[in-house]
Amino acid sequence: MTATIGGASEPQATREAVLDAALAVFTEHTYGGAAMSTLASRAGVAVGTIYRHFPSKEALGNAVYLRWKVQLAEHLFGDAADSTNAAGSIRAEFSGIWRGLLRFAAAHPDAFAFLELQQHAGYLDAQSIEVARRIDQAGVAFVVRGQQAGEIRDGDPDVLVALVYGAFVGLAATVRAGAELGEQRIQLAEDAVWDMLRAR
Amino acid sequence: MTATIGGASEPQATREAVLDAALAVFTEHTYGGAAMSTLASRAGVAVGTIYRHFPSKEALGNAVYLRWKVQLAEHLFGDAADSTNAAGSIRAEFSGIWRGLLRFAAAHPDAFAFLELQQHAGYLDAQSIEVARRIDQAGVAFVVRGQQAGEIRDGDPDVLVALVYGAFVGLAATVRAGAELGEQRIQLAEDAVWDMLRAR
Amino acid sequence: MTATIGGASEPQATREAVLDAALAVFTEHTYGGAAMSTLASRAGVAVGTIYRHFPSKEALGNAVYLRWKVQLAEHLFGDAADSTNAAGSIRAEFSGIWRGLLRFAAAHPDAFAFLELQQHAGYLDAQSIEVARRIDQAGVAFVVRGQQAGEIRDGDPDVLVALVYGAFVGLAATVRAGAELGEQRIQLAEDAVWDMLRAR
Amino acid sequence: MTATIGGASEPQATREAVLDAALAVFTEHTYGGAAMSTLASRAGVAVGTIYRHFPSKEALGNAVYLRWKVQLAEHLFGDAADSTNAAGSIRAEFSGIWRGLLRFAAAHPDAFAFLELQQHAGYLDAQSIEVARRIDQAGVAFVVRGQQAGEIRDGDPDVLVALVYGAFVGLAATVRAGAELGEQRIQLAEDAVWDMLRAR
DNA sequence: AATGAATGAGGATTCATTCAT
DNA sequence: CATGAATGAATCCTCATTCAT
Repeated sequence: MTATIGGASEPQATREAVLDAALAVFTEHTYGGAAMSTLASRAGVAVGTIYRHFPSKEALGNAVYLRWKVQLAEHLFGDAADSTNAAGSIRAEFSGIWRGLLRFAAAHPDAFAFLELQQHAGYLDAQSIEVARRIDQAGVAFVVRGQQAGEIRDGDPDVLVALVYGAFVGLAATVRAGAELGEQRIQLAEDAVWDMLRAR
Repeated sequence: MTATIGGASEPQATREAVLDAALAVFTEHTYGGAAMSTLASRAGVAVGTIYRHFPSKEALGNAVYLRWKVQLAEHLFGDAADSTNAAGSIRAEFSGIWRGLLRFAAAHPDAFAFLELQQHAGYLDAQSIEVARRIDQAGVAFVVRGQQAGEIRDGDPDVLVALVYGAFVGLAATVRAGAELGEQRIQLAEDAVWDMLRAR
Repeated sequence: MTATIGGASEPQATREAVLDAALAVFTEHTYGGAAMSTLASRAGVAVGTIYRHFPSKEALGNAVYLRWKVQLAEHLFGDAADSTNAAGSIRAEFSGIWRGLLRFAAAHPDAFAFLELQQHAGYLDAQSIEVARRIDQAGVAFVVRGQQAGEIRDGDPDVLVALVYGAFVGLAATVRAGAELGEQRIQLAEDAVWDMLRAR
Repeated sequence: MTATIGGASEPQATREAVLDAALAVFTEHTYGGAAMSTLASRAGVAVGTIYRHFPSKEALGNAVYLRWKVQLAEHLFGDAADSTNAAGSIRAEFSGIWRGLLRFAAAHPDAFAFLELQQHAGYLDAQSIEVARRIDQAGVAFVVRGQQAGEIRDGDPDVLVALVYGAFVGLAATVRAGAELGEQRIQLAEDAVWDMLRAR
């Protein structure tokens, strides 16, 4: 059931299996609607096994949230920022971030849906909330930089970040609902959102 | 408990009380997290009474969803469209829609939050989904009209509608999270979103 | 299932049935060893029904404890004290108390076993502990009165009460274990315990 | 983890550690309320290790019970009987037994509390019950001897033993509940209990 | 012998729904 | 029409026991 390498049991393999199953089941059924037993059988382990790795359903929910929120952050502001920043222009940086979002949402549609399309309010702990806030701040920092460079329109950066990120979530929701997203639509969305952001 | 007029009990008063309580409790606790008993005591009726008016929790959830989704539609495309359409310009019409959203979200924050909480998937019935689709189509129709008039950028109208509505939801979320929205920020958001939409 | 009188359902009947079943099952299996489901089927109700009357197993445990501890107190210091007190002598009063214990333990062997032969420490709340303490104090008060009258030996009344009550519990345990208690043995025990108590 | 002597691991050391931990944890949490894992970590061994030494929790419970019940018996009727019996008088023998009880309860308060916690019924096996019975019989034998010597009151010895042992348990309970037991109170108790026992 | 991850039956509790009054 | 006590399946979590290493 758990992966083994060279005959020795991989210690974290079960934990990973549970985290993966949790993402899938939470996304499909909602955190609140997912039964631990469903989750266990999806992970191929017994219920009790989950509780060896996570003290409670809430802790598991936070672990899943954190794991993917951190990955999303790395996708957006990690290498994307590095390589593109070098290029210099705010527009290019925006493109890096936007495409990073897109890549992340395409590569991990369940994870993105779980992160953005659910009401986590009920069970997220301080650490999870803190990480979410930090990602938001990175977005705000980018907007401020763009404003100082005269390339992003003036006005409350929080509002602009909310509009941009909201637009992306809206787009992702249509994809999840079945829409196909070819290169043309991708370009359309990026251009449109950039026009929402850029200084006239 | 239920309102009476002239001494005779208003038959629909109980139904209204239940719908109001349901909106409040669903928004506060999530549809799945709301117990019928909580809802009943909030409405000031007995649990059994709810079942005289709605055959099931699911039916009640759909009734609440429908009631407000329809109101939202009327806000957006009812009188707003009438009066503003007359004025003619697409930009003015957009402003009417956007301000309509804003007014609705300000007047009924619980209702808007409830409508956008993305965990309806589980229980919405065909009729509810149909109404939601129809609102979306009205948005698409507006975009198409704008494109034909050369005032809205070309490209898949579904994508544009998703971006605009998503942006609004993102904005509303910050308000719900505690942000103040003065006239300046409102104008900023409207201008920005219009720039996302309009033909260059 | 629940008793009815004249066609109207007795409101407290279910509660009583649950309390009775709880006493029986707790005594037989220990508070900790008793499953709520066992208890429910013994009471002839569904599990959920128990929770309409008691918020938790702990609350139910305390309710049973209190109900019988109070009855025991009334048995010991209520009418027994009244009628016997009149007779005046400390010895007669002791007899009243001792016979009260005996009568209670004979009439409600389960209740006595539950009260005295189990470790309640884990779940008793403040009120329950207070009632237990008050009964003990009544015992102490009796001993002090006897000492002032010169009929009970001097020394810490708490120690004497502990010895007497402990002796009774020991006796009750043998009965519970199967011993028969004829009038002869009853008299023997009373005389012996009085000799433990009385001033030489 | 387990004690070693001269570099070789003492085979019984683990077993002893488990028995000690079991006494402590059973007394603190109740047999039923004690988890094997709690017990294991208190003993400083792995759960699986306990099962190398005891086939089941029940077996462990019986082992603890037996170990201490036997020690108690030795305390009461071993050397106490030897040395004191020689002295001859029943009163002196009683004093030996009573002081033996006192010494045992003072030296091993956990063990005494564990032995008297009346929820053993569920898991004690035939051997444990037999040992308990044999101690009781030793008490009965003492009483019979005293009756034959005319120094202990007539009547069913079982009743007298139950009263005496019960009185002691009651006394020990107050100590466990926090009462201090100076020499004065000790003497008071011994005198009182002997007066309960002795022929008038 | 020792380890501790895994197991899964069992326990306390919740809650949508029914129905006798 | 309204009531709310009763129901019992379903939920989260615990824990004695096993077994591969």
